[in-house]
Amino acid sequence: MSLPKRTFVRPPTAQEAVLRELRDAIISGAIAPGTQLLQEEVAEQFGVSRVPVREALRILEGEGHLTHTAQRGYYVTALDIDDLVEIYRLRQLLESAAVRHTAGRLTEANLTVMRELIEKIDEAGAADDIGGIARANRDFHFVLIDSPGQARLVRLIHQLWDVSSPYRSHYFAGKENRERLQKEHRAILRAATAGDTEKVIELLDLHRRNAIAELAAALSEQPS
Amino acid sequence: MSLPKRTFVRPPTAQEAVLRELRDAIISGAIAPGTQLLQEEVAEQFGVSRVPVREALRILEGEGHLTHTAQRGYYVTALDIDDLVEIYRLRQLLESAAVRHTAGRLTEANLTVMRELIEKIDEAGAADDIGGIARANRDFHFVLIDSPGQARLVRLIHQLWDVSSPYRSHYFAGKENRERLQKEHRAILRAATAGDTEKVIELLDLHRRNAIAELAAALSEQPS
DNA sequence: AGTACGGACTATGTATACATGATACGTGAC
DNA sequence: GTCACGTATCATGTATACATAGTCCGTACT
Repeated sequence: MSLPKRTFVRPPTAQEAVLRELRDAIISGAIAPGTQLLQEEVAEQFGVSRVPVREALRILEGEGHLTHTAQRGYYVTALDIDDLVEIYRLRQLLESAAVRHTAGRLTEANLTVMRELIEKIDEAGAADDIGGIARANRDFHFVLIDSPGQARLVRLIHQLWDVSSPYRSHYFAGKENRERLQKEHRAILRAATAGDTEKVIELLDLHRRNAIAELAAALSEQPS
Repeated sequence: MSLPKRTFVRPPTAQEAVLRELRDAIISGAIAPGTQLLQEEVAEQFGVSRVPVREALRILEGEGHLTHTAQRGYYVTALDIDDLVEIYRLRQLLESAAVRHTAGRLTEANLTVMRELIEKIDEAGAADDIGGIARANRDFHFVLIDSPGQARLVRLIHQLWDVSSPYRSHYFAGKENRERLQKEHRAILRAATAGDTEKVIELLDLHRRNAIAELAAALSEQPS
């Protein structure tokens, strides 16, 4: 049983397919916050009936991506500044704990991956590939966060990243933002390489504060 | 428009009704962890079709109460010791932050409520009303946790309480446990009344450590 | 005897059809 | 002209019916 290794994802259940696609669309910002999702439209778009669509919508609601009112429908969750601030505060709390648990166990391989991801961000930036930046950036951070024995914690952090993701994309669009971002990433990598966990945490705090400051500024300009 | 005030909860949508009932049953431990839930059985039990049942199940899955595998069905989530330890660790992290935000703003009314809830626990204890203890205990703690401006944080903490709830019930069954619990509650109330936030947090940490130690002991006896 | 194949059964997944509740617009009365 | 009521329309909520995947058990073959 050794076929050529290939990532083979057979079309899962229809719910799951719809779920993935919709989640991607929301996280990437392709569907703007505040948009109403009509079950029938979504169903037609994916060529399935409304039943699997409804279940996917429920899951997305649970994840915080959608807001639902009975008999009123689903809307892509729109966040205000206060929400974003709370999310970043929670991230600070949870990520600090996660990093404190993980950073001591970083392998040489982990560090190499981080180095490569920094380059990937540069490349994606040069190509103006916002989605690519977002993915590489996320991967970079989760090298520091993800470690066995704290699956729940990691999952919570993932969700916080997800719900704030559509707003973060704006951040990556600005060239000055990207430059500062990368400068900070390199500093974080240096501290991680040196094994200075508390320094890493401190730099991450700064990293987040800079980001939320930008987000707040951007959001107050066009209060949707 | 002033009819006699009555808590009028008209039967909401079927999904929601099923959702509430099932969630209660799981949280209270009426449905044991590990149990498989068959869609048809649940549907029949509530007198609805499988469609609203499926949606309720999906939501419960998102909340962590159920575990789902495609084509295999839903099972009430069973936790092992490691899970419980992680949950309590997360509670410590999140509740400390929440209390730090709330404790300074406690009103006289809040303190009175806490005092009454301690008595309520005593009464429920005398009547061997485990469910009553659980509810009053939970309310007591959330007086210290719930305050405006941190809705997300509070929601996360609620979920952590919920998923570990069926296991906590065992804890309330032991008389020695209840006595220690109340002693700790009174100490917490005293510190809160004195306005000593850090002391409150410290006592809560101890409170949790005692609980998880008992839970771990109980769980290792009958590893399900 | 052990294993492998195949078929029947069961529960889940999906589609279609119907019911119900909500919103919007128009009409009438004050 | 404004407000209130009623009705039409549409999206959501629910039920029934069908399709499909997974499991279990029996049989046949090695």
